[in-house]
Amino acid sequence: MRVHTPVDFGLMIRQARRSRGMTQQQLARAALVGRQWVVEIEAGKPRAELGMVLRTLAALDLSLTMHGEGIPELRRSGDRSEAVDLQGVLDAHRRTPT
Amino acid sequence: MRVHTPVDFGLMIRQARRSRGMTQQQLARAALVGRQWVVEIEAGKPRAELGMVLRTLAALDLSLTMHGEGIPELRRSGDRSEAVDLQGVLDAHRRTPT
DNA sequence: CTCGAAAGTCGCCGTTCGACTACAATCCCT
DNA sequence: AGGGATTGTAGTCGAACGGCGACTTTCGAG
Repeated sequence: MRVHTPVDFGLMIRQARRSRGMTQQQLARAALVGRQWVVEIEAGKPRAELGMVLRTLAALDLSLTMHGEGIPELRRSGDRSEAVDLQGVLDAHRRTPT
Repeated sequence: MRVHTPVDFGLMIRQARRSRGMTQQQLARAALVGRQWVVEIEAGKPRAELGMVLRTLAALDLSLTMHGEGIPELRRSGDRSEAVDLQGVLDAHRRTPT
């Protein structure tokens, strides 16, 4: 899911926290932040500190990926990195499952 | 590319800025931040404000994606959205190309 | 409906932010 | 080597941060 604004961060954090059955208090402890801070971040606080946000994502086991010109793509170890028409492959797979 | 820490943000911002031939001053203006702030962000400042960071990414035409349990995947319009073992499909495709 | 937990709000406090100016250090390009 | 642009640093200042304790409000299981 793409994240453009602080509100996006808030929504995803809340969603992830709930999907893990955590309370704000627990998340706060895990991320080493105050409980009120969690309240504010989930509400989309724009001036929250970057480091805390990242710690919170880590505590929730969420990860971020950056895209754009000049940003190298991720490559997994086993990846042979040929260009692949992903949509095509998926369509083909749906038509004729393995 | 995955981003875990403020330093990661700094590196990617610098890289993207240079790949676009922008000066710190220009980026600062475009992102509505101070030039010194750009210096600090590129150095990995952990307590920078979230909103400013996002504005900076936008100014550089960079985008962020969040991954993890409870976070919906991006969906293209034609996507039928069944669960698919992507790695498996790709492996299969490599073994027996369409 | 009832009661306890979770979530949201308020004010105080020391700390840090980010804009700004000014200056030093580097980097290019000729 | 010279000179302008770019980048990094230092210090000041008002504003906001985030932690904390104390409430109030909302939620959810029985």
